[in-house]
Amino acid sequence: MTDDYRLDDQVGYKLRLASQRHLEIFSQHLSDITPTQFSILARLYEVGETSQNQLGRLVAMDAATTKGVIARLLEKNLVEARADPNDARRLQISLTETGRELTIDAIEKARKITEDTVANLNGHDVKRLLELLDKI
Amino acid sequence: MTDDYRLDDQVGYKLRLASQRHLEIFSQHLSDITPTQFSILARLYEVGETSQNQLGRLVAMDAATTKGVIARLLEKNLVEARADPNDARRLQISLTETGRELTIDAIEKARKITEDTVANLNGHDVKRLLELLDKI
DNA sequence: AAATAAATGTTTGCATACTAATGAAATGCG
DNA sequence: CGCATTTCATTAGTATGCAAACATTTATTT
Repeated sequence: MTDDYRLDDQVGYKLRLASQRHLEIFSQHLSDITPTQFSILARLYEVGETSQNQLGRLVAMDAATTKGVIARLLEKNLVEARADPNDARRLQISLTETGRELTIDAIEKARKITEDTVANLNGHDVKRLLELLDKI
Repeated sequence: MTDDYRLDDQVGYKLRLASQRHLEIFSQHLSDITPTQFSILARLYEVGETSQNQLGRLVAMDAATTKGVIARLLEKNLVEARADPNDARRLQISLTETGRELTIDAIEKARKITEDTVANLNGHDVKRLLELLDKI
């Protein structure tokens, strides 16, 4: 009995579509960085210098994923890394001056991104959506 | 003024977390294929033989992305491709017997996946969530 | 009808993100 | 101390996504 299964009504499928739409809006406003990279930057701006792993944890990213994202941010000269003198395993990550400026600017643009993404929803709906996503 | 920006409250960020959670659940139940691959299979099962591009459109996927997904399904021998006799550009895609069997099985497992994903939500909430995601 | 333009289908190459497995350094406990 | 465990980072391999290129078909113009 597979007749009653409707792909279009599945949470996973709709999540993908919504993410896709969000990504499109994001890149319209911020073409230099990706949402993933932005979340690292925003968090780093918020908490200051942190170890790579710790930073990843703060944005719910796997250590390996974090490594890759940081590598790209290093290439763009938005963050810098230095060895932790107290713990040879750790790599301390911080924003460069360029990175700090870009992040401040990006945060303002990110407000518009969120706004555009939920343009079809009223204030109450947005709140509700966030709550529901949280429960997943 | 960037003090009042909270990454954790942004739709995009929460969408990523929810997708992440869903992906985890998905791979627990269906480790052989990815959600993307599943959506292609499910749609193909639903509509029967179709051209590669058309199929991609039916699951809201870029033509290039579709190509990649189909390539992996071909390798796994779940779908097969043949040239369209009426249009030399087109590649007709259909399920193999193995693919059909796997898809039927996967659809049943997908019900559980959806169920697990929204385990913390009641029926009304799920409906509401789908509606809200739709509006994005 | 031939020539040209426009649209459609597919493919290639490259960037990003994610996972599993590995290695190196620090911590805790007998 | 010495060994097991935990933590941090990295490497290698896979999947998804986009931009650009190429081929074929359809539409338009002359």
